[in-house]
Amino acid sequence: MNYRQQFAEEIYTHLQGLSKVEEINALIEEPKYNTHGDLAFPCFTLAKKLKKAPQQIAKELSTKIDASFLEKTVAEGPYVNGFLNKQIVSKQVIQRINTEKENYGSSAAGAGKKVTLDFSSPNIAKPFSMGHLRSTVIGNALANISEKYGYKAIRINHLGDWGTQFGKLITAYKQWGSEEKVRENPIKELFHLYVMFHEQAEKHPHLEDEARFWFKQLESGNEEALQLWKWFREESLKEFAKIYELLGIIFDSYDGEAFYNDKMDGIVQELKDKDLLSLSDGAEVVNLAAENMPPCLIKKKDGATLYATRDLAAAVYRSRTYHFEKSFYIVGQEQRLHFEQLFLVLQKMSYNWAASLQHVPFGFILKDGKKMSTRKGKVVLLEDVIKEAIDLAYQNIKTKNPELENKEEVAKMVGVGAIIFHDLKNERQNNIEFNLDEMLKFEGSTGLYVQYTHARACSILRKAPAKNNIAVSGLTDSYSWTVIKTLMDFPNVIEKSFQQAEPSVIAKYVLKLSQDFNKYYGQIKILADDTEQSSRLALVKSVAIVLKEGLRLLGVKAPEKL
RNA sequence: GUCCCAGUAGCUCAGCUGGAUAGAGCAACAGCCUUCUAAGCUGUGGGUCGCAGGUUCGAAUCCUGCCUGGGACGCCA
Repeated sequence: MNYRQQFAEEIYTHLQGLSKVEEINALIEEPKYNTHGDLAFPCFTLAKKLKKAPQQIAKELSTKIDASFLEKTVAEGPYVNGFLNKQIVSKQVIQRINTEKENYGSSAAGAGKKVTLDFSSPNIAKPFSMGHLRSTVIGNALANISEKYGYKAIRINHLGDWGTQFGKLITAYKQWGSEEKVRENPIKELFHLYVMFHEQAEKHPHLEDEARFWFKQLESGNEEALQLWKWFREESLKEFAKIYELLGIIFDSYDGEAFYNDKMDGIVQELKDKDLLSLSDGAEVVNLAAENMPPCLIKKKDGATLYATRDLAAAVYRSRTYHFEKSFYIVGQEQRLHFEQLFLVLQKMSYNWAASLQHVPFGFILKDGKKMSTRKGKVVLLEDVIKEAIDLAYQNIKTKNPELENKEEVAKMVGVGAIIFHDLKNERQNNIEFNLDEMLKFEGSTGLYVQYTHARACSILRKAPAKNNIAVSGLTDSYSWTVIKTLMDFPNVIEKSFQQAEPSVIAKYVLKLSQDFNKYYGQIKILADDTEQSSRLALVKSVAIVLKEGLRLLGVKAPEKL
């Protein structure tokens, strides 16, 4: 089924050991234009070895090559272009997908090994913003992709439930808060207090000291502080649960920063024992000057810990608990330096697994070209956006398909899918300008386009005659061939997206497959009653399987009717 | 000031481990529903690949410098 490899081997047999099979394989490319065939071998590098013109080499090679999976081989300038046998290849591809079904594209590469993924990780007492959405959907997709690649994925929601922010919150609550208001609308009121703190702290700097005091109290187990913290945390978690329910995301662990509270002394002690700590302006740091990096702050001058300390404790704990092969941190690119420091410190602590940690950074969601600031209260709430998307999807369904039975359910799949897909379709490093209209578009390169295509395929399959499965004979027209070639690519796409920790690779793939299929659909009468009907239906079935599976990996549902 | 990321069609982006003629979607214009879901399809127009050098048979892709935008650079996370 790996025709590229077969092509490489075929070429190899005619080169008398001039080049290794792997080297040939690496050179083989897919021609840009389909008039150039399906596989191309450029002869430039051979030209040097043979001291012959590449055009001449291509000519000679093309006449020698002869394999059943190839229809013909043509020399085109310095290239040897191979044309696959459409009949044989399409039959194999269609049969394989219909046999393997949703397991098509799965790999055993990660079998028996674990990956941990740290993602979503919202801050308690702050609303779930658009910024957290990115970490959440990218992380979830990467977890699915890891599983597709054979790994066991462990999804960790490293809640921001500890830190100086709670000192600020407690300070603000004691100053201006009321229990009643918080009970009524927890997140909103807590966030209001948080924003208010920052406003007031600009005028009254002593508030910052008070916040530090309260966080210190919290860390040393002050009962009043602890009670407030617990309450804030519970209320926030209830709100987050709604979002995850809407997005259809589950976690294996909600162990956040507070969970590591009792593991901090151990880490600090360990750093001391390994002689890595030094004092600097009253704070305890790991000096990284030798690595050309600013020092990593471990303890503040008041003795309270910092997030680097907690991340160190978390990494060690996860390594011991899960014995991961790889550990991903899906966190914004602004924390790049932090993770470089973190990984370096772990290396200095002589943990050999430090090399398997990987920061997966992503770009910002910008507002008017600038980063959104939580502290100033400038956030767009994810829940509002999702609700708007679902509502808009519902309106569309009502006008476009009033007959549809389960409109609410489908509207949810479409609305949520639109938001997830919009986030995942571009490279994660890119910054995104927040634009609701853009997110809620239901035409062009969108999640809905893919869902629609899938529903179309399903619709045809429903209308297919209930004949017993007649043997698939393969298809040779150019429209099917384009679809077949894209279908063939799916396993490579999975691998690429895993290797690059890049869900957009899959998003782009399902768009391409949808596009190919829609062109096919527009040209070929699939249900025509002729000898190739069963082959066409098997092709449609293959497309439906792969689209659904591709969307599933991204975290998007694929309704059968739209 | 140092470091990181980005700059490709009017807009949003692919293409970047070097390869043949730089591609999609949106927007604009012109078409296609008595025939499988028109949320679709077909066609037209639209490009100094930020700028300048360099490496190479060959550069949007690699290297250097510069310009522009965003971000990070010790007691926030």
